[in-house]
Amino acid sequence: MPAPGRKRHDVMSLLEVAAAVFTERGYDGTSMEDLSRASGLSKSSLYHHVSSKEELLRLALERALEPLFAVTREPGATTGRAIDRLEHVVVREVEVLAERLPYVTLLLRVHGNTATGRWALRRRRDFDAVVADLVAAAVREGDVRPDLDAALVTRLLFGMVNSLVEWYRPGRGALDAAALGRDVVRLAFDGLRAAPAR
Amino acid sequence: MPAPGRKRHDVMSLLEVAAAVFTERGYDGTSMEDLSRASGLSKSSLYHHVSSKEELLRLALERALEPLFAVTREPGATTGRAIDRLEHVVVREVEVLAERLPYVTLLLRVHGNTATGRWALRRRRDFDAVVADLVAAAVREGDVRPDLDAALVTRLLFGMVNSLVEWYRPGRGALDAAALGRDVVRLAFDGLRAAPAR
DNA sequence: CCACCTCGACCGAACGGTCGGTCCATATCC
DNA sequence: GGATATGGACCGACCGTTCGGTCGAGGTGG
Repeated sequence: MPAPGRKRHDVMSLLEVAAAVFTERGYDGTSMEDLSRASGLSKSSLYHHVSSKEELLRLALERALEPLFAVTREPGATTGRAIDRLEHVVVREVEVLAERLPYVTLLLRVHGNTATGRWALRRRRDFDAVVADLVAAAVREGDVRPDLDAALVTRLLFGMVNSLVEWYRPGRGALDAAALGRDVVRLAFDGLRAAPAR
Repeated sequence: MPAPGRKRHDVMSLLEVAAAVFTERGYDGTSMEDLSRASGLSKSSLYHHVSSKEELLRLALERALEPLFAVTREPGATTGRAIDRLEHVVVREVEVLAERLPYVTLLLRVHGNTATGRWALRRRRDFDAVVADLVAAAVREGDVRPDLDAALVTRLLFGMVNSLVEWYRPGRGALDAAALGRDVVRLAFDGLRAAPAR
């Protein structure tokens, strides 16, 4: 077992800093000098840990994409009625989003500007397709209203979930991710209208 | 009436080009040379029409903010039951979003990187506050479910509506904005669950 | 125990290139 | 001919990246 390392900067801690700064100022709006200042390393030292600014982006995006795809492989997402699988994916996605907030935020804001950006957009489309299939199956099983287009429902549902990154900040006092996920499901599945008093 | 002018470029047409390119590559990721190429003007000629890249951003953001605030002043948004006012604002916002798509997209992606960006974020918060008041009033009037926090409902509702900019493209064959607005309201107000057969 | 060596972490300086923006001469309209 | 519109040449600042070299902890031989 290795003794407690004395290294003060590893790739992971650098990645945390980078994701935070990228999120705040945008990838294109962040210079390597910004990252240097935020990490306490000189600009040139950054290149001792990563080979380029774009690699930093790629690593950060992987930290978001990996757990998102993992959700789609969980038992709760692959067995049972489609609407229950859909609910599971939504709740778990909210949890991943909370746990990996800076990385998921970055993922949702990426453009097709660089090769890495285009790769991330492709992966996002793959993920969306999985969910779209789930919604379509739930419509066929009679659990999701058939009067709205399934693709539209998918997009709006995930627009709602993804918008969490714009304001959700975990921490003491904040709604925890599991409770938040339940609230999101309640609103999305049952609507905001008060139950009619009848 | 002016004769058919030979001027090929005015500020508005330049603004259209700029908004499109900004949306595609991001504001920071767009160089003035990119705008030069896209508009057919030389880089220096751009400065004959606008004083800076940032002014171009400001003008574009105004084209989004002005009609959005106008919606909140319409009679349908100021009289009647709160839930009906809320529905009116949602439907009209979808229409504005469709009509001013590139500008609204830009508004929703702005960071606090520049002074103009921070100004836009402030205006967005003002707009959100108006809607938050509407939701809170509808809760008090008993038309919106009281078991979810009104601020949460506001944020999720507008997260859903705003996500339209990520995929909606008007044009032949596409759902028109009014019909889309109605569908958004139906999903948000009544939920995606099929009505229980009883 | 200590002189020697290795090696990963780190930095200051500078590279070629691109950035937003300026200057001034020219072309085109009324 | 004067206001309007345009473009080529150019500027200083800053960009991402590279390079030569320093530093100090840990291993090794005597």
